[in-house]
Amino acid sequence: MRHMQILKAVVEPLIEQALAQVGITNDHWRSMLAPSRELDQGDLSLPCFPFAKQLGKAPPAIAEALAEAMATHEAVGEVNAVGGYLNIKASPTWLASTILQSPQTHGHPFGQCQPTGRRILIEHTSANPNGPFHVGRARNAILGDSLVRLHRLYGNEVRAEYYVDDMGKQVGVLAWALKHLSHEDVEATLEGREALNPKWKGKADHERVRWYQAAQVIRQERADKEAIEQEIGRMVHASEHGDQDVLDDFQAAYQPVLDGMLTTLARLGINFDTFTKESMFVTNGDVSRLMEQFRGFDIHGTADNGAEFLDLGARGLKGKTEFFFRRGDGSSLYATRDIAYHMWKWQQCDDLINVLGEDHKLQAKQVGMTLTELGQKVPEVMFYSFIKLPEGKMSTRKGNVVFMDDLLEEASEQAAAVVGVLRPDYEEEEVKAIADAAGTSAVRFNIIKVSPEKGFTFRWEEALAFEGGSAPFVMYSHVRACSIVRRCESEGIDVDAEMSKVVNSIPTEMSSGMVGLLRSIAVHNDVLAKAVNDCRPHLFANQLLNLATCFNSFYRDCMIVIDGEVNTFNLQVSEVARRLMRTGMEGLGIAPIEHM
RNA sequence: GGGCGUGUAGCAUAGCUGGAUAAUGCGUUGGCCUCCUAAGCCGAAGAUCCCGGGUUCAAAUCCUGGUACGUCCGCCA
Repeated sequence: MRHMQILKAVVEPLIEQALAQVGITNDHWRSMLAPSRELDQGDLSLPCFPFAKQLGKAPPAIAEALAEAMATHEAVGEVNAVGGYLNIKASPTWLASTILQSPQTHGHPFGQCQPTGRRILIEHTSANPNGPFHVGRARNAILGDSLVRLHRLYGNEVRAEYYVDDMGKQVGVLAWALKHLSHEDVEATLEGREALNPKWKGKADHERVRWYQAAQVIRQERADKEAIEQEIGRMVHASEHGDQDVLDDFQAAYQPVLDGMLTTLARLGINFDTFTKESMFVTNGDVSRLMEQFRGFDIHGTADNGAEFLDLGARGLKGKTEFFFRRGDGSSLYATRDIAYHMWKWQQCDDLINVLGEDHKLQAKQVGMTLTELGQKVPEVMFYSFIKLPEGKMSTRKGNVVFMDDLLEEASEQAAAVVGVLRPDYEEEEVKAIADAAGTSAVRFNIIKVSPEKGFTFRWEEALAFEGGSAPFVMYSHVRACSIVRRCESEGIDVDAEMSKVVNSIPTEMSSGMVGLLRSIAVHNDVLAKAVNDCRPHLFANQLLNLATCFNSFYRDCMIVIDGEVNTFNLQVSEVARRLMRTGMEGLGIAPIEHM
């Protein structure tokens, strides 16, 4: 259902003919034919300024001449020339009948594109399992999951993957703390800091992070800190050489934390298909084989202490060009394992997408260049800028964090307060269900709707905004569409039967609400395609907002049931919009509830 | 110091493969519920698109030089 492309395909030959009549035969104009800015200007516009020179005529005159020369077509409603622009307006009747006759209007996976057969592996989040999810980490998870959902909506076969960092210092510290510190030790060390929120008692990510935090303090302050550092160092070293006992200890330490984090993510509708442990590439020998292979490269180098690197300067990398892949003691580095991981991932998909914070840009560049060196493809990466607090950067260490669990609680509570005022007659249980859906969706949408590279400052009042350009706004439009269906049913109207009717008397005069909605429906899947192919979910968020806004105007202008009589045309358009809203909401992880 | 990113009404953003009067939400402000949910709709006010230079018939958009902020420049992960 990509109607704007259909329109363009219809209009292009007409324009080509008209241009030929006027005396233009080259092809440059094709890229200039673009969607118009304003609805009253038309749907497609062609600026005529570039033709002025070669024709020796003023642009407005050329536009006039083109408008004259344009052949008529059922898809083209109106052609006019305004100030050097040739404006072409689609016939609303044509638009409506194309939309309603589209196979997807009647088929089941409505609003969904055809399966493409492409297998995409999207790796996102992959946060270190050492503490609860905070909103600083949330952008990765929310953007990544939206990408997963949008790719599925588009028809791709997607696997959502979490790379578990199960070795190295962070987990090492956690494991050490859990082994050596008692509950009392921890509380004594953290005295004066914010206590564990009683609400999260029993949730391992919240409980165990206190051990981690206490260890961080002790590593700085305690008298035997050197001995501690040595012990942690030994464990980390063992893990990096694939010592299975140590890795098992580590897993026992982090797994409950990871499970707690995943519980939080699940509340936001974020789930993963597969988890891959970093240590796998050490224990299965991939990493050592890889390091051997690097030795044969002409850009390979060795430092004084035996550490090894690739000199990527020879491949055009600027700045510090030595990319170390092996320490002096022979162990591998994070990036080395990451390369082994990528080679493994490439065996399982057609396209690879990683979601990474902007701090990983250099790292990703190095990994990408090394993959090229290995004859591998380079993954596509979506980078995002960090979420910070008005007071500055979020840091678990400093304690200025907003935990996702707390944010979601707050979101539910505030949403419940709103629902309580707006719907005083609802049962408590009903209010809670609506508030949960609205709250978590609002938090997600608030993050999705801005472009990832933009810096983001977390503000409660924005995260919990329930009107205007928010998730509840979209949800509300969808609910209205649902209530139309309910209304039809209560009037004894068979909606399925109405939907399968062929409307042969599409009105020639339509309200602005109707035309606006048809236009929004027409571009919907074009925007989806762009959002997916360019890795920019916010484009689709904006489209969904636009669709909801247009639906609200349509709702004002077009009654569907009057005195028990149904207007079949209006109902069909409403249903198309409703299902597009529903699938679109699912594509962004907004709860498509039918009542609120 | 070098690389990358960002700078658009009071606030938060969209627009960045050049095209018309710079779009949206919040906030401010005026209207709309005998009618499918007013979490809505219709209107008003509000902009030196960070600054300078350049390319072009045309620049928020491209080039260049500044500037402010973020981020990276471990044999950490």
